[in-house]
Amino acid sequence: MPEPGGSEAAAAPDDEALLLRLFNEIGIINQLATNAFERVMPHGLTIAQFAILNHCARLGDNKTPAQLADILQVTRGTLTSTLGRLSEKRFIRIVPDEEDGRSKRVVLTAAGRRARDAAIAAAMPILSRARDAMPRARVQDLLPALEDLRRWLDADRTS
Amino acid sequence: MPEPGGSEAAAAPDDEALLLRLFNEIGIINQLATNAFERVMPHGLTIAQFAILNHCARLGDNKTPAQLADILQVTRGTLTSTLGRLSEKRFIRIVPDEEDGRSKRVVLTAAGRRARDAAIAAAMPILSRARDAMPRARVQDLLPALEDLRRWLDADRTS
DNA sequence: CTCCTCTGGATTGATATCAAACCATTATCG
DNA sequence: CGATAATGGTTTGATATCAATCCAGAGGAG
Repeated sequence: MPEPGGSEAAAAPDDEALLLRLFNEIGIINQLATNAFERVMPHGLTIAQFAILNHCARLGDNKTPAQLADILQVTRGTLTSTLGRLSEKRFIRIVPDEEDGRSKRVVLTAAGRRARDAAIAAAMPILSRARDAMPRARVQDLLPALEDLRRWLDADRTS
Repeated sequence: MPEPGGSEAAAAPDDEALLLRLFNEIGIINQLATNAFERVMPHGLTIAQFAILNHCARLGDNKTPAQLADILQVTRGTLTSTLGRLSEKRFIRIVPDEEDGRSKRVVLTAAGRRARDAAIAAAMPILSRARDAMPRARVQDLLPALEDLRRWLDADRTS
């Protein structure tokens, strides 16, 4: 998703133009990174699919689709689709929620956990190479600012 | 496109885990920002469509689709599709290249230029609000590092 | 000049994404 | 209790994106 601005800013007050460049860079980085990771992922996993497996493996499964959609910042419709694909691959199981007839629960299978581990292993070479361009100290400088920006966007979205 | 990692890192050497978080943040920011911009764009313009109009307006039109695809970092197939939509909206015209029978040229129309200006005007309120979370100085700190990362990803991609 | 290759575009099929509309179930309120 | 509202999931239709494939025109090697 290439973001606004060919690579420079537009006819706008200086501060806004700078922000436009920021969003532009972020868009290009996201596109390049997504592509780089998906090309090495096992089982044809996409980043969206991996994100679900990784969340379940690290922070616990047995969540409802609605909870996962909130966490991953996608609509429920989007999640329905991706969960369906993971289910076909037998990486998760979707079981009805006993307490709430509307709801379901997402359960990680053993194969799903293995796929997630394999995906992380496959991504390692990219990350190791990336360290040359982005040494630890630099990432630590970047992260807090980006987290602030993300939080602001998230808050501004709903307001 | 939510990026790797629920929001934390994975079972990996520390530096790689940090980088994973970086890509994760960037993915979420991109998703939120794309959404925020597209909701206010006039004429149902998408970011991809705006990027083409903006490039033509700022850096000159009359380029071939192949050149634009390289500049915008998308495949030619993707560009074919988006150019088709812009053409339907009468924001560009696609004319045959006189010198090369295979090639075409993308020309910005007057309506296209107006749509691009209107899109920038529509994005201004978002950018102005964003300045609160991201003051000028902070953006200036971020940009060089992100540009480095983008350049590295671009170089690593082709190698 | 003729073949063979390269390059420019278009097409196809898959995935992700959103908004909007939809149905089922639960929760709330009068 | 019964009607209304809120919530959980799904579906549909649009767009963007990629890889792979395909065709047509241009360029080079004999």
